Amino acid sequence: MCDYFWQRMESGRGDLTDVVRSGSRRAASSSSAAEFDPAVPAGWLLPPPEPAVFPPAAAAAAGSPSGNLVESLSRRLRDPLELYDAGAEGMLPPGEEMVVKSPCNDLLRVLQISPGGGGGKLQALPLSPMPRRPCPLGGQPSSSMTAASGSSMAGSVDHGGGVQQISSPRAMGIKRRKSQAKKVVCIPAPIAASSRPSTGEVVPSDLWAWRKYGQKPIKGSPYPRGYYRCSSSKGCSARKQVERSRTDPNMLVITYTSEHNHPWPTQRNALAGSTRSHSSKNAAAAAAFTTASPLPKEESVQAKRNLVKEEDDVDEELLAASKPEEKAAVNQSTPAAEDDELDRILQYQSYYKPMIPGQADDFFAGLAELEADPVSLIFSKNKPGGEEEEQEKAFVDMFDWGGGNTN
DNA sequence: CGTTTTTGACCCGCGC
DNA sequence: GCGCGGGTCAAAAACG
Repeated sequence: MCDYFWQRMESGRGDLTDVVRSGSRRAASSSSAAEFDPAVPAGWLLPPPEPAVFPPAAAAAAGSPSGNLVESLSRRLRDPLELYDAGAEGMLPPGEEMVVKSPCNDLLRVLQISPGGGGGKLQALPLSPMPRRPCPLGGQPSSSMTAASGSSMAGSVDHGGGVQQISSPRAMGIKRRKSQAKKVVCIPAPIAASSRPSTGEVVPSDLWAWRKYGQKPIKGSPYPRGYYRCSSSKGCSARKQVERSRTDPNMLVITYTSEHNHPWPTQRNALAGSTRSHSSKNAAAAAAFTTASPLPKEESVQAKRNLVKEEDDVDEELLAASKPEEKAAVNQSTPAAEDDELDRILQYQSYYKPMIPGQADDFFAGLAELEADPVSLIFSKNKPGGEEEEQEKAFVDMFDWGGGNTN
């Protein structure tokens, strides 16, 4: 199952927002099933439920010498963030990376920072970054330096998470560059199926809405760097840069600067109106793995949110129907196992609690639901014997989910 | 038509 | 002071 997930990640077909969207829409729409393609299952990011251990297959596939480390730690740790406590610092070669799973089965990339030198510290970064409070384990988990980010980024570690307001980009200009807090995240690079590979990366979504405003070739790197700004709010100064790692072309290096000054977009907001991402000229992979979608002007955003809120009320009913106790009965799992699952989720939330209270509720709800019942999120609620049910069954059979997760 | 993407030009910090 | 390199702007193109 993990193997499949990694294939998905590396083939550029996985997107958390797709998953969440599937969950949100499953009552109202059967379109996801109608568009079902066995080769490209509708949005799937997280692996199906299984013990939160490191995926040795992923480490082995990467040819990483950290495989043994991954294996040994996986026997001891439930949480990669415990690497700190476990004294794992320095266990990875400089610049080496490995991928582990969080208590919530989310995937994290653990980095040995301080490229080319010893004395680095391990950092655990979520593959899908989200706003969070400072990590209780000393420093912010998303703040790091990667070997992949190259010389231009050397020394640009986070300066303590200070958020600087950028009133006028032109006025403030590059003054802010040196002191700008940056957060660097590495994720597996989707395979761009575009017929114009030189025009940039296919960027996985991180639930925020980004608009590309520039692209530049970077000295010393064969890959261009894309510049994105938050499109959810006019006044939002959040930026991100996306470039392919020059040391490992299979990895994307995403650098976040500044912070969002507005609530997290709702699930549907983050996906609403995705226009170009569904371009018929660009590949389906790009559609499934592009940046989070565009939001229109601020005024219409608010109007759209009001509309979305009504739909979310319906979603919450559906979500309530998948609460652990009810799901336990459906899935024949024990209450103890469900408690353990909730513990893991709570632990996860304690690390990644968003800065704006409540704004990630939808996300965590979707994440919990996804973990508990991943397959059902991909398909709409099916009528017995219908075409959708057949597709769901085929999907389950194809990837050997282990059964019991399909309602 | 509204929005995003593309892309050349421009601006500015920094090193020499 | 100059040139390089990175970041941003903005007009045009693309797209649904």
